[in-house]
Amino acid sequence: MLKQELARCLQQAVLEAQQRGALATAALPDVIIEHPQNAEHGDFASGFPLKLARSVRMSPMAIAEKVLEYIVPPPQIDKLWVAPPGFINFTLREDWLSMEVESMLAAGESYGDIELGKGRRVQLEFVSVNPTGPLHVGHGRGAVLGSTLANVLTVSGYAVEKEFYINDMGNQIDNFGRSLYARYRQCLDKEATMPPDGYYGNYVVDLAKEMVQEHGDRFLLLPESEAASQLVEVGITRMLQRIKQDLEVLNVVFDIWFSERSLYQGGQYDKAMELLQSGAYVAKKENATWFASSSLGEDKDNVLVRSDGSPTYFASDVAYHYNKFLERKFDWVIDIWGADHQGHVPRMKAVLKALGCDPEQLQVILCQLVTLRRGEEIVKVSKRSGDIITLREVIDEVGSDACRFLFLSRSADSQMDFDLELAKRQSADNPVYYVQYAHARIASILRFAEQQGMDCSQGDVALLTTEPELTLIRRLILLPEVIEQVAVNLEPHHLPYYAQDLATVFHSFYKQCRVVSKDEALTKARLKLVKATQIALAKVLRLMGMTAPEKM
RNA sequence: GCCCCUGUAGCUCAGAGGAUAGAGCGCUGGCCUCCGGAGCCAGGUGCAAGGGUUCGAGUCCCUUCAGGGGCACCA
Repeated sequence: MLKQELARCLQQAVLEAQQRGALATAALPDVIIEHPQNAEHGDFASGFPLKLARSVRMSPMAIAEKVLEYIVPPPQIDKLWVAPPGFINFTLREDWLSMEVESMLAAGESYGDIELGKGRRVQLEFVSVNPTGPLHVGHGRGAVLGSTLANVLTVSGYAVEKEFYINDMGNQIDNFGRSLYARYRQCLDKEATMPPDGYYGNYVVDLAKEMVQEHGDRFLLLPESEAASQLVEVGITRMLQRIKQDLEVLNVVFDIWFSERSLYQGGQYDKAMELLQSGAYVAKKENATWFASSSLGEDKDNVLVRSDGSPTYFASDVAYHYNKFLERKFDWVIDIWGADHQGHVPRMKAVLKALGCDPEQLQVILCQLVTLRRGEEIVKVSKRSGDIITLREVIDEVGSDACRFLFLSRSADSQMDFDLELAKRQSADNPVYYVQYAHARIASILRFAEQQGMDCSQGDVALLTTEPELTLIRRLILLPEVIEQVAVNLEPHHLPYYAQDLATVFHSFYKQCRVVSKDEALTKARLKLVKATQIALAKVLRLMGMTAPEKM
């Protein structure tokens, strides 16, 4: 990328200057190239002379002037100059900018792809809810975040696998089974009491009714625990189907659905525990088995196996991450969790150390919680209370594209109010549609041009020289940088902002520059620019998992 | 009590230690004989408070205040 090239070129110039004795030798700070906010300061700028001033005992301006003499700028650069208090600024050649339109057209759908991952295998695990109820709006946020990151990492050259971890065993499953059994009995007019911490949502009642319809009263003949465990099997299957469907409506699709139970059936759990034991990270205390994480710098130890012999969720997660790293050998694993799992992160990092892995290979994105509200009223989303609003209802009300855009527009570490009223009210006049409208408008221009018999294949992009045209191109060439930024920092929220910005610049260009006109040569050139814009807009929309409509 | 996240415009939020802090919504006023007016142009108020580091802090560090989350033999 040009940015990196400029950084290298500056470093080279400093070295050169130092070798010739024009500058005192000193450790060079990281040369950071940035885009100045003010267009008068050029397309790129670096303030490194300001950082170097102290160590080489010269004024920043003098350093900048000296270094400037040794810079051999890449051919894309038009001008470079020194600006107080010690910046070096660069502008791009305008003929190079317009030629970039051709490379975008040539790249087509692959425009913006970068070679960052070099084929490294990365696993993204997200959503991973208990299959004991429908998804709510908070899960939607993680789902959108995860699927968008997966898209971006894929075009950044990683081999990505998206995985949903199914917690299909443990206390919550037992609880779900008992709740289902109680509802089942109640449906058959038998006396039953719900577990006090049971699942009180109406969907459990509906599920029980289905069970009665399909199986009659045959579960009444079984002992309670047996009946509950049979019922819960069906319950899990149904819930997973529903979860899967809801996610598909949100355009979230997984490669692998990984069952927690399989860790025990496949021997992964035993192997992981042996490994911990062999490293002496396991201790028996008060009849339970503990992970001695305090020996790894944690504040306290954690229970792996309860005194009743059942493994904790944490033990499963140890086995699961053993599987991810040592069996499946992912180079990089990204887990997306809700902020309420925050305390789990250091534990898991300690587990990686104990398993002999580099904790850096595991990256956990903590997604702050979502509060759903309707105007002033806060809507409950707890699965166990009765009155829940499901993710599906929100999607049906607001639309999948708008949901995705809204979820993506906030960084993962800021908590979020999702206001149904606002989301719907804005739906007509909303950044989501603003961006899509730009895409549809382009499609319309291209249709119109086609009707006029215009073929732009011979267009000469060198004719693109006016300010609105060049401004548009300057935005278009930012796409690879945005993708890189999202991939490196795992921050997909830059995508909607870029998309909106690009749409704004396009709309402004459209207002100022008539595309299809009597000037045939200019028309063909501008059609190329418009097509390139469509490519970039479609790309960002696709990365965000949204549709890029031809008409609205 | 300890730990994590957050505090930027009336509201919802962006902001790679850099030059004059931005967008959307809302509000006010302009703009279609013409490729889509779901659009364009113009208008203004703000970094929670206080210290520190730095040539330079919304950004890094400390303290205080405020909101959210965590600190289970739950997941």
